Amino acid sequence: MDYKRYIAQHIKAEGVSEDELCGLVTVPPDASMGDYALPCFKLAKVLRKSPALIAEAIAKDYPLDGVVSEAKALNGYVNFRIARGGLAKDVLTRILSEGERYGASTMGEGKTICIDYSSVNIAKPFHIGHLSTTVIGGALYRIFKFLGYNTVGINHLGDYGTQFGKLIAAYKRWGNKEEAEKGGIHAINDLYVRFNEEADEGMEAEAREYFRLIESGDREANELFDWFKSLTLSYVKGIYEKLHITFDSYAGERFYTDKMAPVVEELKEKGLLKESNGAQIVDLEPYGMPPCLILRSDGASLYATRDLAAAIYRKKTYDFDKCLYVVAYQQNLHFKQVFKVLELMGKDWAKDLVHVAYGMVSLEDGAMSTRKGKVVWLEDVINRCVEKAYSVIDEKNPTLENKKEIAEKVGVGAVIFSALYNNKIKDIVFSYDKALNFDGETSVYVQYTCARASSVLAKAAEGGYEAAIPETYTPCDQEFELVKALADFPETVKAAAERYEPSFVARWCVDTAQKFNKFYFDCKILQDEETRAFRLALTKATLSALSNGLALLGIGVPEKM
RNA sequence: GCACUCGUGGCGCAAUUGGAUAGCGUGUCAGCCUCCGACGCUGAAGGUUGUGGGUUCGAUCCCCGCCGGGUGCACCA
Repeated sequence: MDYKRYIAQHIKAEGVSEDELCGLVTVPPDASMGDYALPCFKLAKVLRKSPALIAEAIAKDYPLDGVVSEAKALNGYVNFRIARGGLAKDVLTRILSEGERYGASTMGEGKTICIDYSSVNIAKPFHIGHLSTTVIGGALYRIFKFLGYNTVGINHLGDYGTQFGKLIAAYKRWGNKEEAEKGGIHAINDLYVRFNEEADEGMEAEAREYFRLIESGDREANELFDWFKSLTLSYVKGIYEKLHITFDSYAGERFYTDKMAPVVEELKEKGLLKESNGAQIVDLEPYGMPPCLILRSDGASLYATRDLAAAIYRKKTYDFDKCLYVVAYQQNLHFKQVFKVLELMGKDWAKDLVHVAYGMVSLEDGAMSTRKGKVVWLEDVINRCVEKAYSVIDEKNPTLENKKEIAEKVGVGAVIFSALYNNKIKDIVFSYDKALNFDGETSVYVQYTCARASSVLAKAAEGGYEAAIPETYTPCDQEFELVKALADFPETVKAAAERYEPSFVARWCVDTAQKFNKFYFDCKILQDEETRAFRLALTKATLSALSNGLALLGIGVPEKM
């Protein structure tokens, strides 16, 4: 039940619509005040009375029933108390019957949303800086799917540019097949790094020539490139499997090679293209932005050109209602320019393009630099977190079966969670100290809470105790706080989607786990006969809802750990 | 220089987009395992929300100035 709506429906206030009232209803800062509250300050203008008087009047006239048990005026607010038993019964019934679908919705039915995320570069290993786009994008993908949207995950591969000329030049100079196959993508990246260190004029020219050869369809150059590409894809596939990331399309930059000319033509037709210093640009001066470069003075296309072609292609192919670009805020200006150019081209759907910007990752001693070897590889982070998880489990629970499998869930979960817990715009300073610390507000805490709940449920099963929702039951404070947290989940998921913030879901998980642990300590679940069935139902519902929350983030829930 | 962005207890972060007494984690100190899993729980200390104005019944949130950090600003992606 939507309690805000219910309360709004029953408030008597002349000249104020139900929708307005519903929008005003909030949750008080402290549960001791009430469960919901209506601030009356905005009503003062319409009703021409002081907020305090309005609150008094509304509280007095509010029809109490089995749903709302109290309405009290305080400091210009009306505080409402929900009948605990009713809410608890409502929420638990819903969670236990909906199970994995609790929190899901059909609000997105018939709508398509494209999400461009992760977008790896060919021949570049994953480093810690690639984690955010991958797991934020992956979480948004699942969240929107959960809300009923048709979601299209796109890995916009970085597979175009003179860098691949350099790569081939480096490989031809120093590389060989055996080493590359043995060393994989890291060996290939080493060649590229070396090339950048040692390159002189001649080598640069060589690289440009190789890139030209790729472009002109030269067989050897393309075979090498394709080989690098397949090595990269099989490498990232391993990482994606660990992180539970999937894509529906791997159409990268190269895919748009033959789709840019029509875009340039269209820009020309619409009179948007201008020559400037030999290059073709779209002037964005009237919008306070630097020009958007479309063609270099040598006629070659640019990053923006391909993004224009990609957006148009995606609209044509998927007819999206929204298209998200999960890319670091470094590229704020780039996306603003591209979106503006599309708008100037008369694409009314340009408003549906959203740059989901997130913060950057640096190391304690400054920015990462692949060239200087100052880089933290993602697989190393994952491996170390999994090892740490294993050693903790081995120490605290040595007889546990499937220790490896569980350590994997815990360690990988910690890596994912670290990138999803804070608002995405925040910069992150990576350190192994923090990454390997599983205490406090972490996925490990949430998983531990789940394992604890599972354990109680297992014990109950042994004793033949059943979970049930009694007809009448008045939850105590701890039980009720937990119930309210559980009730918040569907709204939390929606808010996360609306604001493209997976952290809302992550924080909900921690908050709910905290409430469960308080409940767990203060209320013995199995002890008393009168409370046992309800408490088991509450435990079961918590485990179920937390599992849904973590699943949206791509994190698994072990039964034991 | 211009644009965007961030600034909240020692440290890392929240605050339902303008609401009530600014919350949580970590760290420090003090407690809690003959009692459902101590990767946990309870308590204490710790704040002029960078700073100065403004708008408002009300500002961590909105506007302006200043200070500090980050990012970006034409042929890389």
